[in-house]
Amino acid sequence: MNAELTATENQIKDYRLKLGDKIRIVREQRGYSQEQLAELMNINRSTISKIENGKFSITVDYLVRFSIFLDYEFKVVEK
Amino acid sequence: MNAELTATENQIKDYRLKLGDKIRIVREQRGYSQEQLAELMNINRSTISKIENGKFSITVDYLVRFSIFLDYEFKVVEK
DNA sequence: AATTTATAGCGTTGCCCCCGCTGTTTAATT
DNA sequence: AATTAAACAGCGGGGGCAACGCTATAAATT
Repeated sequence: MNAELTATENQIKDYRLKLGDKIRIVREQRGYSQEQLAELMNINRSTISKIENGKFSITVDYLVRFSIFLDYEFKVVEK
Repeated sequence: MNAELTATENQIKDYRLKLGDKIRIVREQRGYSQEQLAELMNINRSTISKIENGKFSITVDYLVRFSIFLDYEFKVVEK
């Protein structure tokens, strides 16, 4: 049942979950419910829920939207 | 013909283009052609070309793949 | 109980694959 | 120098499937 994942696939999965957690944490820090943030961002509430729970991989466009409305910064930096 | 863009849409567009540039620059720093990197990442060369030119918004999964194979880090940081 | 969140199903859109063609640059050969 | 070949990148289009919208309902948290 459980397909083996490559190291790369594991890193991708891990990052997806960590990003969802991060978004949830920041949203709560800002005092928004999912519904409030959804309305503010003009996207669907269920989409926010799915993103926070890592149900799919969001596009960078959405990442930027979160960064705008949560006042966060997403950066590409040297290791 | 030219649709007006909201401030948010402009920021999204700008980020997409900047990200494409960044990927191109790092790829070249690493000494890869688009074809070499595509083979390494096991994705399509035209996809890399389109990403570098901001033709569509990639998913975070792909962003993580780039960060792995170009040895870059993608971070969520405070402003 | 009221509010918030998770999840499921279904429809639409667009990401990404794959192939092919073109234009440009650089290298090799004559 | 001129020609040819090869490497590289941009771009277009058809197709498959996952992202995301929408609605409804269940579950969880307070």
